[in-house]
Amino acid sequence: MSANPTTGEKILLATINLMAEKGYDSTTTKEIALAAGVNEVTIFRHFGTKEKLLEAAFNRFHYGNEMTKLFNEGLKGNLHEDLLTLSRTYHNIMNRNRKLISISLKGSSTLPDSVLQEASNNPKHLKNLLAEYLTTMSSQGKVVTSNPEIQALSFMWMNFGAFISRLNAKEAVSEETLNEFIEESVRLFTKALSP
Amino acid sequence: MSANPTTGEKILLATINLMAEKGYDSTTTKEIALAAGVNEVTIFRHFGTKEKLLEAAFNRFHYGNEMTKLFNEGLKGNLHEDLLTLSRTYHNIMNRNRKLISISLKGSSTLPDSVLQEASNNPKHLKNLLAEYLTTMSSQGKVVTSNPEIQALSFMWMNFGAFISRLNAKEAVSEETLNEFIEESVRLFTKALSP
DNA sequence: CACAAATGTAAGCAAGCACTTGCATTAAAA
DNA sequence: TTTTAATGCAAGTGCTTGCTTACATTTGTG
Repeated sequence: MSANPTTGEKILLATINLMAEKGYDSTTTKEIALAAGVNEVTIFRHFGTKEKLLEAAFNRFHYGNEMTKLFNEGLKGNLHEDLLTLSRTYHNIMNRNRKLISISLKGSSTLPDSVLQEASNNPKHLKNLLAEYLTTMSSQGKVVTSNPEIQALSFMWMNFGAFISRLNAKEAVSEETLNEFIEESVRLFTKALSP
Repeated sequence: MSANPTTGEKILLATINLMAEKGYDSTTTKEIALAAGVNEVTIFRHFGTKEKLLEAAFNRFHYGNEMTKLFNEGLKGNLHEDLLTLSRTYHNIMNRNRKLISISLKGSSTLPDSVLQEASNNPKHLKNLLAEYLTTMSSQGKVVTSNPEIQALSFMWMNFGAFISRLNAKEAVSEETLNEFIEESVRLFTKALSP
């Protein structure tokens, strides 16, 4: 089915770029072929159907569990520093995968299930890890003891909202604004969560 | 072009419901006609084109400047109470219009511009009003003096993220969880913003 | 060179799309 | 009752879609 990896990769990249802009349904195989500098038939010879094409693109470029690793290794027990690290890492990961996320957010009637779950699971995972972290910190007297689940949710949703806003904004929200936001919002949460 | 309002409304409602689920491109005029209990031609006799149909749906059901009114009248100068009112009203409005918002978020290659701007302008408007409010409160010594723009942005993005998460979640996030979130997050921000 | 695998080219198919046309039917207004 | 406007129905148009087939061309490998 595939021998020349370069051709396959070109197709996958073009797929991701186009679908991130226009969504799955509105992106045609003809467009993809044109963007990839490849004949349309080649796409079908490589991937069979349009659906399998998107699945291949997801499998190829999907980010692993980077956040989990971060929680296991990167945190030091200092609330302000840790929130900062979390926020920065989160936006890094999300930004690196923003096109895949954009595709799954736009959705479609015929989108593969594996792709669709992406969007909804995204914020939940981090929330659980953060809630555990806050519980631990609270038992050490480093954080107010109240509602770690909802506190984690608030922090998560704030960063998720920031990401989505940047994703859909016409005039790009500058990198600098993002950094300002991260620093100020972490400062806010640190003050709010400190005992 | 239109005489029987009931027929037109049925079409508009069916349009919104279907497009909120499947997006603009993937929703066919035949489906809309079926859902509205109307012949397909009737749609075109009423609205001309599919594009004008969606525009009409937006114009008919679009929420006015409810948030602006809220800022001019509903706030009392008590930080905690005001943030609570803001958050609650925001989620009310967003939830009431969640289908229209869903359509504009999904986007399309041929979506009317007027519709597209909806999604990106949405968070910005409230941010500006909230920033002004914080500035005023700060000059009265009721709020820390630092960066009202970014503080407002953080609050906005948090609520926006919460809304989007609920919008796309498979298992509905319960009304109760939302209320818990609103109360706890407002408490967090109140503490963080108090001098 | 010779052979095979990967790609290009051209043509087309069946289905679905938005949208149109012509005519019959209903029903409300005059 | 006559007229008029709104709708239904059936058929069809032109276009695009994902996908296929058959054959020619390139490209890398022994």
